[in-house]
Amino acid sequence: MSSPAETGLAGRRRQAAQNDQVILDAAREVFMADPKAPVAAVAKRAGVGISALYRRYPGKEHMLRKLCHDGLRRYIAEAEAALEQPDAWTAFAGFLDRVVEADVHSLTVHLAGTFTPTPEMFEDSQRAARLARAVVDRAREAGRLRPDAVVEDLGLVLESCAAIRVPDVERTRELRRRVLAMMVESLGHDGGVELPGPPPHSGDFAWRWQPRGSAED
Amino acid sequence: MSSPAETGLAGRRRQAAQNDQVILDAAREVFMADPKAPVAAVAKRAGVGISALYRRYPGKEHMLRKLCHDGLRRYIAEAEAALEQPDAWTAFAGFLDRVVEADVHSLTVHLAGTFTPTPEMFEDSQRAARLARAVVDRAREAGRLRPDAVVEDLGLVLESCAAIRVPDVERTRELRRRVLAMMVESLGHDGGVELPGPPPHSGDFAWRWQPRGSAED
DNA sequence: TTCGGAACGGAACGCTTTGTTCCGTTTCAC
DNA sequence: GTGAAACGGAACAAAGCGTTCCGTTCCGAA
Repeated sequence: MSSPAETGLAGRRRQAAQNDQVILDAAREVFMADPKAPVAAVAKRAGVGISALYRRYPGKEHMLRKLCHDGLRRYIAEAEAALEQPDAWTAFAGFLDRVVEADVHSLTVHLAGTFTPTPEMFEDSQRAARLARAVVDRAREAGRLRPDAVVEDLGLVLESCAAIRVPDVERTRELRRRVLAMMVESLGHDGGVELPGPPPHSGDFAWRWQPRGSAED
Repeated sequence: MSSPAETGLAGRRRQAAQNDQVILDAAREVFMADPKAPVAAVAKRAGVGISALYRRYPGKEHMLRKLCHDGLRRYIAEAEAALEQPDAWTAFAGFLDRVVEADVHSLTVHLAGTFTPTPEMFEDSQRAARLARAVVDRAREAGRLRPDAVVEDLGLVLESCAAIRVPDVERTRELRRRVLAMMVESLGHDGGVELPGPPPHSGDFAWRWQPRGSAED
């Protein structure tokens, strides 16, 4: 418990502390690729037995909750970091870059519905929305964001990038960067025609956090 | 068989002919929403029993194959129609519009891997790739497409649009139009910075048509 | 060296889901 | 009136999965 990675633990106790991280990483990789992956897949990826997982988490749902919450916190951290940036547009674009890079979207949105969220997660999600709005507003007020773009367009952008997935991880990163570049360019360039349709609103994405989403993956 | 919808069939025979279409539509809707949906869900959506499905298709895999092949044919038809268009850029943008509108991408790519493709489908997929290249090349030669865009960027665009999905069908259409507008604008506007990373190549998407894709949804 | 227990691997269990089959029933054409 | 096409849906068997449980290994204190 008490910072076991730092203290010079040896032997079995140390390996257990290492496994904490190994298992967490494996869970992230596996569940990011397929939110409905079996628990056994995580154990296999981590190179451990199933009992090593159940020693650390009461059940599958707790693992998913933890991963999702971690992703949400990462999102918040990146947004806060962006608000520290002096240049509004660099902050905006960089924020999206880092969120896409960390694949936070898969960690949060795609895992939603596979577990019942905690009140704390709900608060954090609201906090995240508030911060994102601040990042977007700042870019708009700086005159760098096209006027017809709204905060919820971030959801569209992130969803689009998260959809890009090929077997090779590094290749996936490159292709996502390309897609993100296209959309950011469009969001920044205020020329051409207006973006079509009613812009997205928060309700468009709220359904993911409903208690029971049935047939969706 | 012999054009039963045209001949004035009545009674049971006629209802059966109607059910052909009803079942096909239901299957498309259900499997587009979730490629791994159970067969019973299709029957329920169509308002028929399970036996009505198995009378028409030898098994689930045949349904998926038919839906996928239909989508591929639709793609080919839209590409051919685009090549008839006099204006190269209108053809390019309109092609993407219609392919996204018909949700062909979900019908083909997202269903791939859930069945073993036939040789005929392989040929058609090559034909589709050839036609898409023609549409893109024409737009580029007309000077309307940014030079650093490649044919395979279509895959990125379609994947991005297909990823947008909310419970309401019409809303999904609107939001996809918005995303598509962003990306098309970026593809058409040759200003700003160059698109990052090595551009996608055909191999990046070929894996979907491999015999056995394991952990993916 | 001994020994208690922490950590672990993985088989086993029970439950759910799902593709497919089968049978009794309805309905039309002849 | 009768045979067959079409159908609805229960029934069945196989597979997948979360969770538990038991025997084993190995560290660390005595």
